[in-house]
Amino acid sequence: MSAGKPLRADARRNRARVLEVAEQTFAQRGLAVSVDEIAEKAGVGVGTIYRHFPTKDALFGAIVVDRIQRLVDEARDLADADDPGGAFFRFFTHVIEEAVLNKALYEALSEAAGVETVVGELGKQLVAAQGVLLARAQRAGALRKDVDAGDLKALVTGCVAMESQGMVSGRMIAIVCDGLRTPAENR
Amino acid sequence: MSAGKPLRADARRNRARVLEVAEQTFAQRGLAVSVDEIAEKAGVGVGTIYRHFPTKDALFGAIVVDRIQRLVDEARDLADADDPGGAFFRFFTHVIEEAVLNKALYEALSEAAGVETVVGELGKQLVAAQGVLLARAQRAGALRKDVDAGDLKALVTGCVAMESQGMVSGRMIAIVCDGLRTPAENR
DNA sequence: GACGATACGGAACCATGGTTCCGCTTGTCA
DNA sequence: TGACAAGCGGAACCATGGTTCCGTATCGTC
Repeated sequence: MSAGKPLRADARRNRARVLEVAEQTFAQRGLAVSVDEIAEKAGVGVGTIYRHFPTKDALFGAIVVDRIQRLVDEARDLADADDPGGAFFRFFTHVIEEAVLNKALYEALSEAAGVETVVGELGKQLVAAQGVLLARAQRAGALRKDVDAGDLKALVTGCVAMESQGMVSGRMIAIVCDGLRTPAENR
Repeated sequence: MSAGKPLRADARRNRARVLEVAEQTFAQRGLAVSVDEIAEKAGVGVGTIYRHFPTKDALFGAIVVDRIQRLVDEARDLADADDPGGAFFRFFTHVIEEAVLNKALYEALSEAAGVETVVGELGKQLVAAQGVLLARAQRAGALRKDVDAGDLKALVTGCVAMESQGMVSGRMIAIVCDGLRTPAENR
């Protein structure tokens, strides 16, 4: 995929600049930003963007994929941590915090407006890796048993929605985490 | 506001038909539906819609206001219920269920895409009425103390986002409710 | 039935935003 | 330095969707 021929120096420079600007801008305002705006901020013409990325969604995807990859890696690292419960909650919280700060990531995770294709295979990897942490935490008794990997996506989406409204950081996450812990009378 | 002169028979009929169709369609798909589509489904021309409602947002607002009014009324009714905790959770759950079934309502409550003006004064009334239930439940010890009226909006928004993803009804709400209850070691 | 006011339909208008195209510029390599 | 491929800018194109306009149809009244 990355084969082909080496890019010309100016092309490489422009591509990087576009990615940089797009990353910032998408993170702030999500898919709502226009290609024209990105082009202007990056100091290039729209044509240049379209030479490097066949479509707006492709550009968006290129950026998001990188972020998700990092999350997948992190989840895998935590998969054999000493404290399963702690590992789960730490990761869960981190994903949400990331998504709150990065609207692009949020839209990708919540699959808003036909973004699913963008995430694709990697999205499934994230769900799977998260699922491992989940299962371990449940086995350790740190988490209620009636939550599955699919629910996690919903929970993340919801927490992000909460956090981005109630500007006070972390309170909403804390409430949900409390709800997730195994209650005294187990379950 | 409702003064003016009485509408002609056909006008009254058309207005009702438009409201009916718009209510259904907005509920299903939110602001994403186009005025043209509503016109077609209602069997009228776009011009007719614009005679009755100066703008798309006004039509949207007319529908949403009615729903919110009903919620405000309900909250006020519950304000002197016997069981403050139960009243709070019943209302909280109901608002979410309504919003899940009604995308228009959800968008209005979460103030998506400049809808704030649509809700306006009534939105504040809802927040206030909800706040009364909240305070009573807290005083009764049924609810953690560190949640305020503003948070409720965030919580509702988040729960709706959760519920509409994790198709399994009510599980996400239950988790959040558990998180909201006063934990054993009070707080 | 006739006439004025009211309402209607829907083509036309305008703005926004993604995508394409092509004449010009620039990097690279001999 | 000359030549050619690679890359560039941005006007133009197209689709979508809100809003306006106006010639025509319908209602209500005399």
